Amino acid sequence: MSDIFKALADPTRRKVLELLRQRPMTAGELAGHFPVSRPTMSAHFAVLREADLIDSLKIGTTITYQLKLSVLEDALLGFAGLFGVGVSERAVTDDRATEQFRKGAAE
Amino acid sequence: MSDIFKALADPTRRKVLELLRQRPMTAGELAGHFPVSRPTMSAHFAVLREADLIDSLKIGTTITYQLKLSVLEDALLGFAGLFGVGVSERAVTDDRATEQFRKGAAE
DNA sequence: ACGATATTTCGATCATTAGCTAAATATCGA
DNA sequence: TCGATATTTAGCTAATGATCGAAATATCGT
Repeated sequence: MSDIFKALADPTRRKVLELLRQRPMTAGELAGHFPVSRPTMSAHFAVLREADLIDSLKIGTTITYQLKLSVLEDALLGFAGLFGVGVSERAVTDDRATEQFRKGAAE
Repeated sequence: MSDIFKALADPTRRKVLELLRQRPMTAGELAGHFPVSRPTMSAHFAVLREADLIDSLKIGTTITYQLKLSVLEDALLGFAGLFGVGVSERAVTDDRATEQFRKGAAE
């Protein structure tokens, strides 16, 4: 739980998650959105992975990251629930990129 | 936004908020629940106040803290909303302690 | 086998944070 | 006014975190 909130405490990491909400993206693609070095972005990815908020899939030299939405949902749901704030999941259907991501992971 | 998630990243502070969900409590009463020094707890209160998650009311030598539930709600709602996770507030009615807190604050 | 590309790991620096003890502040009751 | 009580502020240390440049690793294409 602390791991997740710590991950969310950094604006760069929150923005990464928002970008990944749209579709899986490679490390380089994500890094292009921020004014920090690649090693710094790599460290942010590591924190997100450690919190189990993203999955990674390596194909060739590139690494594609995907948001683990259910983990984020469960954390927010669980915590909000402690305070009597009702949280209802909304069905989130896979998009094409997600399909391809899973296909890639199965290879 | 970062302030709130940073505040939530510490387990002691999350527990303080959970305790305050029940009713307002004094600094000493809250501190009694944790195995750390008073000054350390005072620092935690300062972080929560800075994040606007609690209100403080001083009466005599004691300081009573109260959860600002709406601020916590808005943060969770707002953030979850970015990810298509529906969050619905549940009516939270004031309890007697909260009433008294507000009465005190008006003096 | 080599050079180019994508990403991470290493090693260092600087800022922030959690924790402590001791001291300061403020208020109350005698 | 004095002593006790509640809480914070001050000053310190140790641990953590964000950041960087340089180097390492892995893979691809030629």
